[in-house]
Amino acid sequence: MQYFIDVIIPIPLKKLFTYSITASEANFLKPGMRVAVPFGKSKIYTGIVSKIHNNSPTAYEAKDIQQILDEAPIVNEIQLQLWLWIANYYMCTLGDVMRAALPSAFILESETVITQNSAKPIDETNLKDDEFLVFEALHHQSSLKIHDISNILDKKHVLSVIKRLIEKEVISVEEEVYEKYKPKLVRYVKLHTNFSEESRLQNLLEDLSRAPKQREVVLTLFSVSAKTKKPVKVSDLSNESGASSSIIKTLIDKGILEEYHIQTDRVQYSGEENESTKKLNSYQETALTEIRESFKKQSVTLLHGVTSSGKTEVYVKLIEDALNEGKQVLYLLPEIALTTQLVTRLQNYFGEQVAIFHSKYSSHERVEVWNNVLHNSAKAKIVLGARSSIFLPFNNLGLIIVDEEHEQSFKQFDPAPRYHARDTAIVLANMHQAKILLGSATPSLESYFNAQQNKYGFVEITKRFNDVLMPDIELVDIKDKLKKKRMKGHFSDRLIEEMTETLKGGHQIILFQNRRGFSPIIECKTCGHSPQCPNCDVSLTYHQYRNQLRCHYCGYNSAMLQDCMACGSQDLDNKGFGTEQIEEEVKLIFPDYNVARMDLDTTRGKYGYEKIITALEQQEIDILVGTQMLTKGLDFRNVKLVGIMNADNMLNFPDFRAHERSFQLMLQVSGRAGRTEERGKVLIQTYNPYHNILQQVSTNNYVDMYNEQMNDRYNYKYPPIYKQIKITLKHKDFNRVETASIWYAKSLRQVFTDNVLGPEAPPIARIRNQFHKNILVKIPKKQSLAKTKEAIIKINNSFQSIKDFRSVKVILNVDNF
DNA sequence: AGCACGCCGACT
DNA sequence: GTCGGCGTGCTC
Repeated sequence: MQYFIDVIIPIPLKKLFTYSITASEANFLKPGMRVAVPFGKSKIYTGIVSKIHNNSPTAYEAKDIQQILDEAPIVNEIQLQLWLWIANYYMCTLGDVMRAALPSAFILESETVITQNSAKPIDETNLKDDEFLVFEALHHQSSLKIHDISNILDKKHVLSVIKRLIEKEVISVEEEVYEKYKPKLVRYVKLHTNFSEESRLQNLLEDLSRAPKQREVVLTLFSVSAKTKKPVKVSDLSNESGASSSIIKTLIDKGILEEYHIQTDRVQYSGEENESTKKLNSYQETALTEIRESFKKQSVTLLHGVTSSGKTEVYVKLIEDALNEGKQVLYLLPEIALTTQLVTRLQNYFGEQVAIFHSKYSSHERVEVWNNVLHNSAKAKIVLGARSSIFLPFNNLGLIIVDEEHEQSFKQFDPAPRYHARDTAIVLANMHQAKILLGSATPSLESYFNAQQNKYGFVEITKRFNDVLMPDIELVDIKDKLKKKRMKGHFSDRLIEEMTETLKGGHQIILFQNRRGFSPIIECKTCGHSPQCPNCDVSLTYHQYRNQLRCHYCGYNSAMLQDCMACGSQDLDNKGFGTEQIEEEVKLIFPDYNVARMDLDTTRGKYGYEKIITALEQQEIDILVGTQMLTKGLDFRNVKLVGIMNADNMLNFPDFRAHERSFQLMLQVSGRAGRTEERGKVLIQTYNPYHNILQQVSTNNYVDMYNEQMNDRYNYKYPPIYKQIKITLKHKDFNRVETASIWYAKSLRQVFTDNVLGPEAPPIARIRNQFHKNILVKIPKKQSLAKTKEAIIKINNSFQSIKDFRSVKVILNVDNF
């Protein structure tokens, strides 16, 4: 009987690869274990065993595996199932999923190592210059990597040189595989066993009487180990005795002390004892009961709780429930929110049981969290993580919480798999038969829609914690203020008034300016109107190179207008303004106060973000100017005023979700105001105070917003009514993408008729010298998603078989929002 | 994705 | 003449 395994390789290839194994290997291997396999001419890859079987491949001879890398599976069955779901649903390969799912330290890669072939005497005169250089280098270093040779010869392509050297039998090459993950070892010391007898110890101390420092170290070691009754770390001994590490080393070298290592975790929680969880107020209590009730019937529940309503406390109670059942908990939240107070809060409640997982962690730290989750260790009962934490090897998941459920950042955009962590988490929860709670103050339309359709359970908290009132939101008409000359730069008199008052009262201010304001949208200076697309509910974008106004969704275009369509004014403007400009202006208007800015540029460093947050908490900052970052779950007690500098540029963003997002963003920012006793104030400056979204924001009317937006989504066939798949074509040659995308769209239209939009050039048509074209496929609810994808894949295959199109990169993005 | 093979321009 | 540009095909 022959044995084979199907292996997932971390490269974007559709197929699995079959390798031949021995009977004993077949007996040992299980799905989810890693194997090192030869691939292609000279590469070794890490693969994950997906299946063990006896079906000999017919078309080719299966290679043998190189080695087995694990004692036990590092990926469990449920994960493999989830990977498959992701690959299918998001139309990518299992290899893509594997790359995203495993900490990179698990994926070993081989490197070619070059050594001198000493078996044969070398005739140096026979070597060319570059060959000789390599030969020379091998006299100094026993082995070289490809990379080293590149450096030595100072050129990129060195393979030909290496090949010639192999022919001349000067060198030999082999593939070396590295285990990237090394457990962190901590050095400990103890007295050498030679001195365990009393008499010998006496002698030792006498011998050391002429080396007082060494004697001191030995005595300290005694006292420390007597006190703690635990192994003594080298670092502790050094600290306690005040001896340098060289003294300790001397003692080790002399054989007086013995050194040993113990494996330890890099990430260690060193906090106080757990705080007992807070008592809930009556609203929270009701919500909690309702959620528990809802979980009995439905696995997914949406919690809509206004900002500052204390959703976290409710989560904490639910986490306790799950822990009491002995289950694991996954708490998902957007990346930036992970660096804040919330983490500390949960650690205060649950102490060591909380593990954190996000992109700032090193690869080694991730492996440790991974292993703790895999072994269901007490250190990782609760995982607090960003979107990629859905890939951790949970085996006993009881609850998933998706906090700030509406956040876009749960969707991965660039490398495949282009998955949405919230949606994938729902699938994951079902696989574990776990409960999942989506929480937000401003739920995404799709989640709210699902709740309305009774697909999800639904629970609300409408009151803020401590009965603090929702902030008072005032709309300021800058069009009017401009006319009356009451603007100072970007500041209206109202805003300056409120700011002055707030500062006098010793409170803090947040000014919000969305960065995206730089997009070149035409805006009338007189009435603030910006031209809209007649077919879609989006603003037209000005394209200078053709002096055209265009819609990026349906392809509509018109010549640039000379005067405003609404009021006839010729004073059209396409200027955007950003946080920097605001910061400058504030400094001029309020020179006596501390102003800081928080955006991508100021938070770039490792602790940049924390620094600003801490400064704000410590009230070292009076006025903080910032972008969307401000919205992420921060809780500043002393902020009383929030100013939104210009609401219009968000609303005019060319995207079918612009209105929904603006609403979410503005309410989230507003939520930063007045979190303690005093009622907060929010000023929203706009050219168009009668815009429905602004009215809905000012009255905090989510339901109105929802109904109105859903109406648009029905009319224009957008999600959540229709599903959509975006197809992006990229190529460095403009004409080639042009023809390719027309061909692609035409083929799609043959199947999906008018549910295909495009091809259309995205706002930024060229990125890194690649021209982009987008095609959008809209999928009605009753159309089978699986069949749709099959059809797209079929078209994609025909596309790839056309020689001229093969070099065009195709990106399929399912639920591209 | 990598990487080899193979075929054409611009340089020591 | 070679070096190296990238189009094409393949990986169990």
